[in-house]
Amino acid sequence: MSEPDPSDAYGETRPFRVRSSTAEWAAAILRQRVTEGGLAPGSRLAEDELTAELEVSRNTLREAFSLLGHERLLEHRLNRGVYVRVLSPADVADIYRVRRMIEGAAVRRGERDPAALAALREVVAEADKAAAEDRWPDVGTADLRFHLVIASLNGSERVNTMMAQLLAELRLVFHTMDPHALHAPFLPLNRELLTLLDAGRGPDAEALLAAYLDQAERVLLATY
Amino acid sequence: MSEPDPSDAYGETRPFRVRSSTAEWAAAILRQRVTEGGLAPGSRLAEDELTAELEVSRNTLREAFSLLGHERLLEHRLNRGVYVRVLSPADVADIYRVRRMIEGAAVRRGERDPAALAALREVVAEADKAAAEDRWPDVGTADLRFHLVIASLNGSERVNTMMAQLLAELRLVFHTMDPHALHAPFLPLNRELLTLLDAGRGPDAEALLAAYLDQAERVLLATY
DNA sequence: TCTTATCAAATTGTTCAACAATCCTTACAT
DNA sequence: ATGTAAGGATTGTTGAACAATTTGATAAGA
Repeated sequence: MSEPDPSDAYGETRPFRVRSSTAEWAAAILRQRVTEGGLAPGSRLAEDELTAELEVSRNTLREAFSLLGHERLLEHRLNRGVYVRVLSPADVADIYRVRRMIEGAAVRRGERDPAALAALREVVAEADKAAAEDRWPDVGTADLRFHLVIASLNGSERVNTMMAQLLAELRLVFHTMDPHALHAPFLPLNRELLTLLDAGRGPDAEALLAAYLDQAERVLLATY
Repeated sequence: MSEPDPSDAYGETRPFRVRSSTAEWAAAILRQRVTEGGLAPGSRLAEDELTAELEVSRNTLREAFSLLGHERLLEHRLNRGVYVRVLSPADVADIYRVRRMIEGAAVRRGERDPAALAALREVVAEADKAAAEDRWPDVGTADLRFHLVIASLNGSERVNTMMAQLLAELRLVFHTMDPHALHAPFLPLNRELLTLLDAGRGPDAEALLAAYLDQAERVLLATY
């Protein structure tokens, strides 16, 4: 009678009484699988399998699907099921278009927010340390956090949300590539960008960032 | 989930065979009521009433709630129900911050997209006509469409979606005000902006737009 | 009178099982 | 090879049931 609890396999036990809903708990597990590559883009998420595995009702699972669908990680096709989103080259180009807009606007003014600059320094140090220890996936997440902080310079809650969503989408592409080749070239650029921001040289930072994002976009599109 | 709604279902009668899901159909009806003022900000949407009125199940209605919640039109309070969103002054300020970023970036380059310019001319004409006939609510929708087209100059599908969502949020505030006082001052500014865009004078257009949005924000915040 | 405690009613949160609608595969016919 | 017609599998929707929480009313006590 000792049936293994599927949730234990992921180190996530389901509390008896949770403040957050069961749907969010299920969504968190699926989100992790998607963003960490356990579920490849394009694969289908069958309701039967997942209700059995996660031990939640179909309704709850479908609510979790809905949550992840709004984060653009899953794609819902009417009467055909739910699939892990597949980013097209056009999607990648669009995402980088938005990034140029958001991060460019954030950087242009050259405003020196002490808290943000401190956060940037911390993230850069974290990335350097991870790189020195060959933990390239960690370098990748540090890189994403760097740009999230950049975006936050806009001082807008909504922009922060948009940016987080964009970066989550990008993860769909990232984990199909070699994290070293993907992130190594950008470590020095992050440092340089930080010094420009520190000096309040907004326009220079914007120009560097634009070149930065163009290059990153080219690297990603080269894999298609 | 995130499926484009053909929004064919505005007659409030459910077609025998629906192409979109029932939840999206219900969401479309509620969305219209909220954005057109039939449901005032702060009012509660009781499940019992709406399941009876729309003749959908509770589960389906709650999925519609979820959709509109993600669009920030409805607000969900745990165990207390769903309410039409009430925008705080901070929300309004945040929305205008994002608008300055999106519309500013769209206009700065001074790129002359013939299709977009034609669309802008058409919308301006529509607004003028509606104003001449004292149909001020129609002037309001034309004004919103004007700025939606402006945003589309960025050439990004995601930006278009963001902008549409921002303007839907703004409607929550708009329809609590006198549409004449709200939109009349901005008719000539729209025309002027159009001529600047026509001449490819990007920076001038950006400056005008920034002043424009600052003024609009002040007008809105003055009502709080 | 005011505060606090308790209870009952109403509403939301969650799950389940059944049925309807749709898609997809297979088999068959042309 | 192409098109068509079952049927089996999967998703869409519903109604009901029960749990948990809020709300409002009532009663008890200071």
